[in-house]
Amino acid sequence: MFSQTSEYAIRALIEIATRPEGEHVLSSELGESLGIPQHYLSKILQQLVRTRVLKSVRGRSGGFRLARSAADIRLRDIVEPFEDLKKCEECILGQPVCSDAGACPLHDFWGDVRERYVNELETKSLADLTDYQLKKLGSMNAGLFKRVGSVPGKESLKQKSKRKKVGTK
Amino acid sequence: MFSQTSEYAIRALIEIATRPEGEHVLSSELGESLGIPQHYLSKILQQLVRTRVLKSVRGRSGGFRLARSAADIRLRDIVEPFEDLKKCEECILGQPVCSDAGACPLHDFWGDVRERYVNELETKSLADLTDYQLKKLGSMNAGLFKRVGSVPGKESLKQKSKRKKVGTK
DNA sequence: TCTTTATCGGATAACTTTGTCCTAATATCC
DNA sequence: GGATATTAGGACAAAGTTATCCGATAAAGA
Repeated sequence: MFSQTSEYAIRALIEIATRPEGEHVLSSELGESLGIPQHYLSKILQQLVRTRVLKSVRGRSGGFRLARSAADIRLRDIVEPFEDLKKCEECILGQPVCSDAGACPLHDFWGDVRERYVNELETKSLADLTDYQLKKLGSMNAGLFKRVGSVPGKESLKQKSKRKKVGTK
Repeated sequence: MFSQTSEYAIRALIEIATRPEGEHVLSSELGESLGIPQHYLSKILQQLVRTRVLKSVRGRSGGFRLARSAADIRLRDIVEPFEDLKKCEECILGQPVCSDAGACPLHDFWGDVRERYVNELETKSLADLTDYQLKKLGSMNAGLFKRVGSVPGKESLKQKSKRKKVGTK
Protein backbone atom coordinates (compact mmCIF):
# COMPACT_ATOMS: atom_id res chain seq x y z
CA MET A 1 0.00 0.00 0.00
CA PHE A 2 2.92 2.30 0.74
CA SER A 3 6.18 2.08 -1.12
CA GLN A 4 9.32 1.52 0.88
CA THR A 5 10.17 5.16 0.25
CA SER A 6 6.89 6.43 1.69
CA GLU A 7 7.31 4.20 4.68
CA TYR A 8 10.72 5.69 5.36
CA ALA A 9 9.31 9.18 4.97
CA ILE A 10 6.53 8.60 7.47
CA ARG A 11 8.80 7.02 10.04
CA ALA A 12 11.36 9.78 9.72
CA LEU A 13 8.77 12.51 10.09
CA ILE A 14 7.27 10.87 13.15
CA GLU A 15 10.70 10.83 14.70
CA ILE A 16 11.40 14.47 13.80
CA ALA A 17 8.02 15.51 15.12
CA THR A 18 8.69 13.98 18.50
CA ARG A 19 11.82 16.06 18.97
CA PRO A 20 11.70 19.40 20.78
CA GLU A 21 10.21 22.01 18.49
CA GLY A 22 12.73 23.88 16.39
CA GLU A 23 15.53 21.41 17.02
CA HIS A 24 17.43 20.37 13.94
CA VAL A 25 17.76 16.66 13.39
CA LEU A 26 20.61 15.22 11.37
CA SER A 27 19.71 12.92 8.51
CA SER A 28 22.61 10.69 9.47
CA GLU A 29 21.31 10.38 13.00
CA LEU A 30 17.83 9.61 11.76
CA GLY A 31 19.08 6.95 9.42
CA GLU A 32 21.16 5.38 12.11
CA SER A 33 18.51 5.27 14.78
CA LEU A 34 15.66 4.24 12.49
CA GLY A 35 17.62 1.69 10.50
CA ILE A 36 17.06 3.48 7.22
CA PRO A 37 19.86 3.72 4.64
CA GLN A 38 21.32 7.11 5.41
CA HIS A 39 21.97 8.47 1.95
CA TYR A 40 18.69 7.26 0.67
CA LEU A 41 16.88 8.86 3.55
CA SER A 42 18.73 12.05 2.82
CA LYS A 43 17.20 12.13 -0.67
CA ILE A 44 13.76 11.59 0.79
CA LEU A 45 14.17 14.43 3.25
CA GLN A 46 15.44 16.72 0.51
CA GLN A 47 12.33 15.97 -1.47
CA LEU A 48 10.17 16.85 1.51
CA VAL A 49 12.03 20.14 1.79
CA ARG A 50 11.08 20.87 -1.82
CA THR A 51 7.44 20.18 -1.07
CA ARG A 52 7.62 22.49 1.96
CA VAL A 53 6.98 19.86 4.57
CA LEU A 54 10.45 20.17 6.06
CA LYS A 55 12.96 22.97 6.37
CA SER A 56 16.66 22.35 6.29
CA VAL A 57 19.69 24.22 7.50
CA ARG A 58 23.08 23.51 6.01
CA GLY A 59 26.38 23.50 7.71
CA ARG A 60 27.39 22.97 11.27
CA SER A 61 24.55 22.53 13.74
CA GLY A 62 22.24 22.22 10.76
CA GLY A 63 19.74 19.52 9.98
CA PHE A 64 16.04 19.12 9.32
CA ARG A 65 12.97 20.33 11.15
CA LEU A 66 9.28 20.59 10.39
CA ALA A 67 8.29 23.48 8.17
CA ARG A 68 5.06 23.92 10.09
CA SER A 69 3.21 22.45 13.02
CA ALA A 70 2.69 18.71 12.98
CA ALA A 71 -1.04 19.26 13.16
CA ASP A 72 -0.86 21.05 9.81
CA ILE A 73 0.95 18.23 8.05
CA ARG A 74 -1.37 15.61 6.69
CA LEU A 75 -0.39 12.09 5.83
CA ARG A 76 -1.06 12.98 2.25
CA ASP A 77 1.54 15.74 2.31
CA ILE A 78 4.14 13.22 3.42
CA VAL A 79 3.33 10.53 0.94
CA GLU A 80 2.34 12.46 -2.16
CA PRO A 81 5.82 12.98 -3.62
CA PHE A 82 6.47 9.26 -3.55
CA GLU A 83 3.14 7.72 -4.52
CA ASP A 84 1.17 8.00 -7.71
CA LEU A 85 -2.13 8.84 -6.09
CA LYS A 86 -3.82 9.43 -9.40
CA LYS A 87 -3.22 5.83 -10.30
CA CYS A 88 -5.31 4.59 -7.40
CA GLU A 89 -8.31 6.39 -8.86
CA GLU A 90 -8.12 4.15 -11.89
CA CYS A 91 -9.76 0.78 -12.34
CA ILE A 92 -7.96 -1.91 -10.40
CA LEU A 93 -8.23 -4.21 -13.40
CA GLY A 94 -6.97 -1.59 -15.81
CA GLN A 95 -10.17 -1.07 -17.66
CA PRO A 96 -10.30 2.17 -19.63
CA VAL A 97 -13.80 2.80 -18.36
CA CYS A 98 -14.96 1.52 -15.01
CA SER A 99 -17.92 3.58 -13.90
CA ASP A 100 -21.51 2.79 -13.01
CA ALA A 101 -22.23 2.21 -16.67
CA GLY A 102 -19.66 -0.54 -17.08
CA ALA A 103 -18.05 -1.47 -13.83
CA CYS A 104 -15.41 -4.11 -13.47
CA PRO A 105 -16.10 -7.04 -11.14
CA LEU A 106 -13.97 -5.54 -8.40
CA HIS A 107 -15.33 -2.03 -8.73
CA ASP A 108 -17.24 -1.97 -5.48
CA PHE A 109 -14.53 -3.60 -3.46
CA TRP A 110 -11.84 -1.34 -4.78
CA GLY A 111 -13.94 1.78 -4.45
CA ASP A 112 -14.45 1.05 -0.80
CA VAL A 113 -10.82 0.40 -0.05
CA ARG A 114 -9.75 3.44 -2.00
CA GLU A 115 -12.14 5.61 -0.08
CA ARG A 116 -10.69 4.52 3.22
CA TYR A 117 -7.19 5.01 1.97
CA VAL A 118 -7.78 8.50 0.63
CA ASN A 119 -9.74 9.42 3.72
CA GLU A 120 -6.89 8.31 5.93
CA LEU A 121 -4.42 10.34 3.90
CA GLU A 122 -6.59 13.44 4.02
CA THR A 123 -7.68 13.38 7.62
CA LYS A 124 -4.78 12.01 9.58
CA SER A 125 -2.14 14.52 10.53
CA LEU A 126 1.41 13.99 11.63
CA ALA A 127 0.31 15.13 15.08
CA ASP A 128 -2.25 12.33 15.15
CA LEU A 129 0.50 9.87 14.41
CA THR A 130 2.84 11.12 17.12
CA ASP A 131 0.06 11.38 19.69
CA TYR A 132 -0.82 7.77 19.09
CA GLN A 133 2.80 6.84 19.33
CA LEU A 134 3.44 8.72 22.55
CA LYS A 135 0.35 7.35 24.22
CA LYS A 136 1.37 3.78 23.51
CA LEU A 137 4.93 4.52 24.42
CA GLY A 138 4.19 4.99 28.07
CA SER A 139 4.44 1.34 28.97
CA MET A 140 7.13 0.47 26.46
CA ASN A 141 10.81 0.64 27.20
CA ALA A 142 11.96 2.60 24.18
CA GLY A 143 11.24 3.87 20.70
CA LEU A 144 9.19 1.48 18.64
CA PHE A 145 10.99 2.15 15.43
CA LYS A 146 14.47 1.63 16.72
CA ARG A 147 15.95 -1.35 15.05
CA VAL A 148 16.26 -4.37 17.22
CA GLY A 149 18.49 -6.91 15.56
CA SER A 150 19.71 -6.73 12.00
CA VAL A 151 18.89 -4.02 9.54
CA PRO A 152 15.51 -4.86 8.02
CA GLY A 153 14.65 -4.70 4.38
CA LYS A 154 17.56 -6.44 2.82
CA GLU A 155 16.96 -10.11 3.38
CA SER A 156 13.22 -9.78 3.52
CA LEU A 157 13.16 -8.41 -0.01
CA LYS A 158 15.24 -11.25 -1.29
CA GLN A 159 13.05 -13.89 0.25
CA LYS A 160 10.02 -12.23 -1.21
CA SER A 161 11.39 -12.31 -4.72
CA LYS A 162 11.64 -16.06 -4.77
CA ARG A 163 7.94 -16.58 -4.99
CA LYS A 164 7.03 -13.70 -7.25
CA LYS A 165 9.16 -14.68 -10.18
CA VAL A 166 7.27 -15.37 -13.34
CA GLY A 167 9.87 -15.46 -16.03
CA THR A 168 12.67 -17.38 -14.44
CA LYS A 169 12.19 -20.27 -12.14
CA MET B 1 -2.94 -3.27 -4.61
CA PHE B 2 -2.43 -5.78 -7.40
CA SER B 3 0.79 -6.01 -9.34
CA GLN B 4 0.62 -5.65 -13.07
CA THR B 5 1.17 -9.37 -13.30
CA SER B 6 -1.78 -10.22 -11.08
CA GLU B 7 -3.96 -7.85 -13.04
CA TYR B 8 -3.06 -9.64 -16.24
CA ALA B 9 -3.78 -12.98 -14.63
CA ILE B 10 -7.22 -11.96 -13.45
CA ARG B 11 -8.22 -10.47 -16.77
CA ALA B 12 -6.99 -13.47 -18.70
CA LEU B 13 -8.83 -15.90 -16.45
CA ILE B 14 -12.05 -13.94 -16.73
CA GLU B 15 -11.74 -14.15 -20.48
CA ILE B 16 -11.01 -17.87 -20.45
CA ALA B 17 -13.90 -18.50 -18.08
CA THR B 18 -16.37 -16.85 -20.41
CA ARG B 19 -15.48 -19.18 -23.24
CA PRO B 20 -17.45 -22.38 -23.81
CA GLU B 21 -16.43 -24.96 -21.25
CA GLY B 22 -13.59 -27.19 -22.33
CA GLU B 23 -12.53 -24.98 -25.23
CA HIS B 24 -8.82 -24.35 -25.44
CA VAL B 25 -7.81 -20.73 -25.68
CA LEU B 26 -4.53 -19.71 -27.25
CA SER B 27 -2.25 -17.52 -25.19
CA SER B 28 -1.45 -15.55 -28.30
CA GLU B 29 -5.10 -14.86 -28.93
CA LEU B 30 -5.64 -13.83 -25.33
CA GLY B 31 -2.71 -11.47 -25.41
CA GLU B 32 -3.87 -9.94 -28.64
CA SER B 33 -7.46 -9.38 -27.65
CA LEU B 34 -6.75 -8.21 -24.11
CA GLY B 35 -3.82 -6.01 -24.99
CA ILE B 36 -1.41 -7.96 -22.81
CA PRO B 37 2.14 -8.67 -23.98
CA GLN B 38 1.81 -12.13 -25.44
CA HIS B 39 4.99 -13.76 -24.25
CA TYR B 40 4.65 -12.32 -20.82
CA LEU B 41 1.10 -13.52 -20.56
CA SER B 42 2.28 -16.91 -21.63
CA LYS B 43 4.58 -17.06 -18.59
CA ILE B 44 1.72 -16.10 -16.33
CA LEU B 45 -0.52 -18.80 -17.72
CA GLN B 46 2.25 -21.37 -17.38
CA GLN B 47 2.56 -20.43 -13.74
CA LEU B 48 -1.16 -20.91 -13.27
CA VAL B 49 -0.86 -24.33 -14.82
CA ARG B 50 1.75 -25.20 -12.21
CA THR B 51 -0.57 -24.08 -9.42
CA ARG B 52 -3.36 -26.22 -10.93
CA VAL B 53 -5.68 -23.39 -11.81
CA LEU B 54 -5.33 -23.93 -15.54
CA LYS B 55 -4.66 -26.93 -17.71
CA SER B 56 -2.72 -26.70 -20.91
CA VAL B 57 -2.57 -28.80 -24.01
CA ARG B 58 0.39 -28.57 -26.31
CA GLY B 59 0.47 -28.87 -30.01
CA ARG B 60 -2.14 -28.36 -32.62
CA SER B 61 -5.56 -27.30 -31.36
CA GLY B 62 -3.98 -26.89 -27.96
CA GLY B 63 -4.16 -23.99 -25.57
CA PHE B 64 -5.32 -23.23 -22.06
CA ARG B 65 -8.51 -24.00 -20.20
CA LEU B 66 -9.69 -23.96 -16.61
CA ALA B 67 -8.54 -26.89 -14.51
CA ARG B 68 -11.82 -26.88 -12.60
CA SER B 69 -15.09 -25.05 -12.47
CA ALA B 70 -14.93 -21.28 -12.22
CA ALA B 71 -16.93 -21.45 -9.02
CA ASP B 72 -14.11 -23.45 -7.46
CA ILE B 73 -11.41 -20.95 -8.33
CA ARG B 74 -11.07 -18.20 -5.80
CA LEU B 75 -9.49 -14.86 -6.42
CA ARG B 76 -6.78 -15.91 -4.04
CA ASP B 77 -5.88 -18.90 -6.21
CA ILE B 78 -5.32 -16.58 -9.13
CA VAL B 79 -3.28 -13.98 -7.37
CA GLU B 80 -1.26 -15.99 -4.89
CA PRO B 81 1.63 -16.96 -7.18
CA PHE B 82 2.27 -13.31 -8.01
CA GLU B 83 1.69 -11.51 -4.73
CA ASP B 84 3.48 -11.78 -1.44
CA LEU B 85 0.41 -12.18 0.72
CA LYS B 86 2.43 -12.78 3.83
CA LYS B 87 3.87 -9.32 3.53
CA CYS B 88 0.47 -7.72 3.88
CA GLU B 89 0.15 -9.27 7.31
CA GLU B 90 3.10 -7.25 8.49
CA CYS B 91 3.05 -3.77 9.95
CA ILE B 92 2.50 -1.15 7.27
CA LEU B 93 5.20 0.99 8.82
CA GLY B 94 7.65 -1.86 9.03
CA GLN B 95 7.69 -2.18 12.78
CA PRO B 96 9.01 -5.51 14.02
CA VAL B 97 6.15 -5.72 16.50
CA CYS B 98 2.81 -4.13 15.81
CA SER B 99 0.22 -5.80 17.99
CA ASP B 100 -2.16 -4.63 20.65
CA ALA B 101 0.74 -4.17 23.01
CA GLY B 102 2.60 -1.73 20.80
CA ALA B 103 0.61 -0.77 17.76
CA CYS B 104 1.83 1.63 15.12
CA PRO B 105 -0.24 4.74 14.41
CA LEU B 106 -1.76 3.18 11.32
CA HIS B 107 -2.46 -0.18 12.87
CA ASP B 108 -6.25 0.12 12.97
CA PHE B 109 -6.53 1.57 9.52
CA TRP B 110 -4.31 -1.01 7.95
CA GLY B 111 -5.92 -3.86 9.81
CA ASP B 112 -9.27 -2.89 8.45
CA VAL B 113 -8.13 -2.56 4.87
CA ARG B 114 -6.22 -5.81 5.05
CA GLU B 115 -9.24 -7.61 6.35
CA ARG B 116 -11.33 -6.48 3.42
CA TYR B 117 -8.62 -7.39 1.00
CA VAL B 118 -8.09 -10.88 2.36
CA ASN B 119 -11.81 -11.41 2.63
CA GLU B 120 -12.29 -10.46 -1.00
CA LEU B 121 -9.53 -12.84 -2.05
CA GLU B 122 -11.01 -15.69 -0.04
CA THR B 123 -14.67 -15.30 -0.85
CA LYS B 124 -14.83 -14.11 -4.42
CA SER B 125 -14.67 -16.81 -7.05
CA LEU B 126 -13.88 -16.56 -10.71
CA ALA B 127 -17.51 -17.36 -11.36
CA ASP B 128 -18.52 -14.33 -9.33
CA LEU B 129 -16.31 -12.21 -11.50
CA THR B 130 -17.66 -13.48 -14.78
CA ASP B 131 -21.26 -13.33 -13.61
CA TYR B 132 -20.81 -9.71 -12.76
CA GLN B 133 -19.17 -9.12 -16.08
CA LEU B 134 -21.87 -10.85 -18.09
CA LYS B 135 -24.67 -9.08 -16.28
CA LYS B 136 -23.19 -5.69 -17.04
CA LEU B 137 -22.34 -6.71 -20.53
CA GLY B 138 -25.94 -6.88 -21.64
CA SER B 139 -26.21 -3.21 -22.48
CA MET B 140 -22.66 -2.78 -23.65
CA ASN B 141 -21.55 -3.27 -27.21
CA ALA B 142 -18.57 -5.50 -26.67
CA GLY B 143 -16.02 -6.92 -24.28
CA LEU B 144 -14.98 -4.47 -21.63
CA PHE B 145 -11.38 -5.47 -21.61
CA LYS B 146 -10.80 -5.24 -25.31
CA ARG B 147 -8.28 -2.53 -25.93
CA VAL B 148 -9.71 0.59 -27.42
CA GLY B 149 -6.95 2.79 -28.71
CA SER B 150 -3.27 2.28 -28.09
CA VAL B 151 -1.77 -0.46 -26.03
CA PRO B 152 -1.89 0.64 -22.40
CA GLY B 153 0.90 0.36 -19.91
CA LYS B 154 3.87 1.64 -21.78
CA GLU B 155 3.50 5.40 -21.76
CA SER B 156 1.59 5.47 -18.54
CA LEU B 157 4.50 3.89 -16.70
CA LYS B 158 6.93 6.43 -18.04
CA GLN B 159 4.77 9.36 -17.05
CA LYS B 160 4.43 7.95 -13.60
CA SER B 161 8.12 7.69 -13.08
CA LYS B 162 8.63 11.42 -13.48
CA ARG B 163 7.04 12.24 -10.17
CA LYS B 164 8.27 9.32 -8.16
CA LYS B 165 11.95 9.88 -8.65
CA VAL B 166 13.88 10.46 -5.51
CA GLY B 167 17.45 9.82 -6.43
CA THR B 168 17.93 11.61 -9.72
CA LYS B 169 16.98 15.14 -10.69
C1' DT C 1 7.15 -40.27 -40.48
C1' DC C 2 7.02 -35.41 -41.50
C1' DT C 3 5.01 -30.97 -40.96
C1' DT C 4 2.51 -27.79 -38.44
C1' DT C 5 0.97 -25.77 -34.29
C1' DA C 6 1.38 -24.66 -29.47
C1' DT C 7 3.08 -24.79 -24.92
C1' DC C 8 7.46 -24.97 -22.01
C1' DG C 9 11.15 -22.73 -20.23
C1' DG C 10 15.76 -20.51 -20.24
C1' DA C 11 18.27 -16.27 -21.44
C1' DT C 12 18.17 -11.66 -21.72
C1' DA C 13 16.67 -6.85 -22.05
C1' DA C 14 14.17 -2.63 -20.43
C1' DC C 15 12.50 -0.15 -16.86
C1' DT C 16 11.55 0.98 -11.93
C1' DT C 17 12.72 1.13 -7.21
C1' DT C 18 15.99 1.12 -3.83
C1' DG C 19 20.54 2.04 -2.22
C1' DT C 20 25.61 3.93 -2.48
C1' DC C 21 29.23 7.16 -3.44
C1' DC C 22 31.34 11.35 -4.30
C1' DT C 23 31.68 16.33 -4.97
C1' DA C 24 29.79 20.94 -4.44
C1' DA C 25 27.61 24.41 -1.73
C1' DT C 26 26.91 26.46 2.65
C1' DA C 27 26.92 27.51 7.45
C1' DT C 28 29.37 27.51 12.01
C1' DC C 29 33.26 27.68 14.93
C1' DC C 30 38.07 28.67 15.74
C1' DG D 1 40.17 33.17 6.54
C1' DG D 2 40.53 28.23 7.34
C1' DA D 3 38.84 23.91 9.26
C1' DT D 4 34.83 21.33 10.01
C1' DA D 5 30.15 19.76 9.69
C1' DT D 6 26.18 19.36 7.21
C1' DT D 7 22.71 19.57 3.29
C1' DA D 8 22.25 19.43 -2.05
C1' DG D 9 22.48 16.90 -5.83
C1' DG D 10 24.47 14.21 -9.68
C1' DA D 11 26.22 9.74 -11.14
C1' DC D 12 26.02 5.21 -10.58
C1' DA D 13 25.07 0.42 -8.71
C1' DA D 14 22.00 -3.26 -7.13
C1' DA D 15 17.71 -5.45 -6.94
C1' DG D 16 12.95 -6.14 -8.49
C1' DT D 17 9.37 -6.06 -11.99
C1' DT D 18 7.88 -6.26 -16.56
C1' DA D 19 8.64 -7.58 -21.25
C1' DT D 20 10.94 -9.94 -25.39
C1' DC D 21 13.25 -13.59 -27.89
C1' DC D 22 14.35 -18.08 -29.14
C1' DG D 23 14.97 -22.92 -29.06
C1' DA D 24 13.12 -27.28 -27.07
C1' DT D 25 9.26 -30.21 -26.43
C1' DA D 26 4.93 -32.23 -27.36
C1' DA D 27 0.69 -33.17 -29.77
C1' DA D 28 -2.20 -33.48 -33.97
C1' DG D 29 -2.91 -34.18 -38.74
C1' DA D 30 -1.29 -35.31 -43.43
